[in-house]
Amino acid sequence: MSDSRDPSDIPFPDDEREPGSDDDTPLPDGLNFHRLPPADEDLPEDTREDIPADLTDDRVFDDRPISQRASARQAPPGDGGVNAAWLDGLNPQQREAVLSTEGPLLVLAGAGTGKTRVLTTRVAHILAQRRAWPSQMLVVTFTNKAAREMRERTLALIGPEGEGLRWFGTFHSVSAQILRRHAELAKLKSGFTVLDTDDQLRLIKQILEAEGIDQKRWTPRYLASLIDGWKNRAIWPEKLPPEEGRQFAEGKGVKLYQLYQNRLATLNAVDFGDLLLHTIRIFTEHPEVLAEYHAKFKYILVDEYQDTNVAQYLWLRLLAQGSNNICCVGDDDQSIYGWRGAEVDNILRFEKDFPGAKVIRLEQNYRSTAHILAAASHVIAQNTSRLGKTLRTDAGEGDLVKVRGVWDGEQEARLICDDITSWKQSNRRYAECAVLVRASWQMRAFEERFIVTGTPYRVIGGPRFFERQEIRDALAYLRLIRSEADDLAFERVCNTPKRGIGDTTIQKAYVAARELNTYLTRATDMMIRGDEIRGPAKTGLRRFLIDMERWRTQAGDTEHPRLLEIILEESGYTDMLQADKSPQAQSRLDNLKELVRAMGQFGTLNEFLEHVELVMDNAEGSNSHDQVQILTLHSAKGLEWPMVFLPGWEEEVFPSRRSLDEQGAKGLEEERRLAYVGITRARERAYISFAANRQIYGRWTSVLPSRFVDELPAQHVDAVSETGYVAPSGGFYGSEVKSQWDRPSSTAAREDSAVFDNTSAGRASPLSPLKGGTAGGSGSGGGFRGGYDSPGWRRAQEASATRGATRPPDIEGRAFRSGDSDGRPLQRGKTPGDMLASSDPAASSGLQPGQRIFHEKFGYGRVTEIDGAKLTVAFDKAGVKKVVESFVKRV
DNA sequence: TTCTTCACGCTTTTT
DNA sequence: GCGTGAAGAA
Repeated sequence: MSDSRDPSDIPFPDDEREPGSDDDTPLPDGLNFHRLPPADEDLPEDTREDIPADLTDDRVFDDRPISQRASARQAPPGDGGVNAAWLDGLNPQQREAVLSTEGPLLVLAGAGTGKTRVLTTRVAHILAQRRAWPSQMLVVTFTNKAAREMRERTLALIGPEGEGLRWFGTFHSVSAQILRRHAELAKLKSGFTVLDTDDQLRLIKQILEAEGIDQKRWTPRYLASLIDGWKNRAIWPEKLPPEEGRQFAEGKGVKLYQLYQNRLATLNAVDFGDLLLHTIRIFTEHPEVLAEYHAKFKYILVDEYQDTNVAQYLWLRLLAQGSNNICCVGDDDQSIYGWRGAEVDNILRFEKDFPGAKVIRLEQNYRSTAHILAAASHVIAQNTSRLGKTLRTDAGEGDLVKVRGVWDGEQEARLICDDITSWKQSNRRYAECAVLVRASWQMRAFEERFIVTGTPYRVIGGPRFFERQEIRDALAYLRLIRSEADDLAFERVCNTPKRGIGDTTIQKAYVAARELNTYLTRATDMMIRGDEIRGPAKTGLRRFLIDMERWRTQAGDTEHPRLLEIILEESGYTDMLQADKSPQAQSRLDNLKELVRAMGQFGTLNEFLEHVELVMDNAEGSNSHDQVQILTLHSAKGLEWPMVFLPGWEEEVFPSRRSLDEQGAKGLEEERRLAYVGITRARERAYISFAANRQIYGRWTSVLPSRFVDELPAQHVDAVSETGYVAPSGGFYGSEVKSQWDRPSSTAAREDSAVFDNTSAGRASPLSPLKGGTAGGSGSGGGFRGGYDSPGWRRAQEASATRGATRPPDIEGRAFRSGDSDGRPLQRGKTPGDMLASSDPAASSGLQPGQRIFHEKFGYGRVTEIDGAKLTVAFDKAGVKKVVESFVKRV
């Protein structure tokens, strides 16, 4: 049995020989597998010393703990044929997708059609059939999370034998693995650093500064996004079309791009885009290297193919030229990352790109009820550039998709929160509910409401663990210990905590470093020996260099988690945070503790840093709590909930105005796909809502319902309006409105009442858009951003005109009303500012003077005075008294 | 060097 | 309306 070892335990490239090579001992099932190659010279010393002498030679190549080795050496499950148990639960299309192992294959997997199941079963099937060793499978995804989950699910099918699935990761992590092996071909050393966005930005800033470019007119961020875009399209500086370069600083774009690349090279660093770019270049310029990988990868599987950019496409195509066994799984209708370079075209063109490709559609949906699926399908059907699918479900009709017109974001949040409360009261869980927003500013209204009502919630997304300031600072210290030449790390921490080293000193250091052709650590060392600098800067710098040197020495004989603790202690970083009384400081300290703990899981400091540079994972994983989830539509992809809320379906919010302005029709289609993604997240219930007025960037803005509301199919929708206004055309304005409010007889009566009274008859007939409110410009708070002559406003006017609609009631309309829909009396005010008072925490949460509160920014305090929307609060921190309008939480 | 003041611009997010 | 980031003042 020892011959059935998976060669994947042996470091590449020695494991590329395939099953069936002629010099092999026959296996029990008659297939030929090759013998192991001789001992590998490249293996790190410590791994070898680890091996007990009595083990047979095959274990020499296994660097896993001994406990895991025995199981890994068993033969794969299955008999080389088809594992019936795996296939039993699959529908015919899924089965075909699993079994069509040879040649290019595109699996068009609609939302909720069991895409991951097909992918994992396919991998397991190929392994069980012994068509390839685990190490000969290349499986690429976009996120580390997806890779991890998919790997786990595959292992659950095939067992520990699949542990050799080493080429199972993101485009970037696989590229990094490849690039480390051939770094010299890209003029890099194999220990190169991978810069993240922040480093990238600082580098660009330095270059702009050096080139004397006005950074107000030409922001580093803009150049970074251009460079990113070029890299997404696999364009090197020398290949950059001149007109592209002209987009930045009067034609200096190309030069700056080149300078940036040069700078990366001298730093022995790459950015994320480079990982793919260098790999592609190596493949094209060194056919022998590409051939190695051709021989290696028998099967290639790609997840979320619709999200690939040009570089990723080229990368895949180069690799797929070998075996031609490439299987891409994706859904053109869920391509929502165009703005970061994804090309829907890649998936639309698949059959052309890979001649002889087979296309299999997965159309059986296992997630949503019929109404939900129908609504989503109807909306997405309005897109023109799509391959087209017809989703089916056996889940039954279920509830209609509920569409709600509301007055403003505050009411929207309140109604949604009420729905969630009754859901919870009917013995369901908070965690089964999700609020999906287009932009993160929309989250605030929900958080405020959830805090007031005590509804547990969790915001998903936000700054990731490794991108937080304190974590990046700590990592910079460690990077500087690893390599004293890491100038970016040096600059980041030399004055954190404050050591009196300011911009001037840093500038001097850079000049000196350039003159001496060395890095900052050495340049500053020279400087403090001379008298170019003096005073606090000199003392601070000297202290910093001495500290660094000491830690570097200690690094040799200290456990690396302990080393970080020492650094944080001795540098004064911990003291700095402890002295900081702001509420974030405590969580920063906690994060650092978490970092120290996480480091313990890695053998060496280097290992840890390598991991961190690529795997920027969100370290918060507390799924155990029963909490409502708040997240953006983008981060909702791949997830699902029984109850899904889709608020803010208003023109210019969703579809996003910028998307339309910048991308036109293409942008609109992408926004519509986002709508499709949103609706299809729901298993049982979907609630869509749009407001008449919304506060955007602190300004009251009159908004129109999203065109996507109009596109919803009437027969699958239950439309209710709190405002007396329902989307004026198409959709549920059509003939067969399946809503209890479709009673033409009462239309006339409501024409007058609806605007001012939404308590009883405030639900309009979808057949008859209501008059009322005032046309556009009359309201003080009305108007689109940019005024009534802005493109946005004109567009909205045109849209209204085509749809024969009147404007929704203005904010004034509401001010005259006597009561709100849920019985809470309105404030007397007439202006939006006064309206704000009604949603103000002081009013709605019943705060009293003397009450203890917690403020997001200022921390704990005590209310001293309440005046309308304004709270005067004495904060514990240094006894500051502040007038607070933004949200406070009662303690 | 650090504190204050004004201007700007403001999706979506991974690696 | 708010936070960031760059320029000016102490």
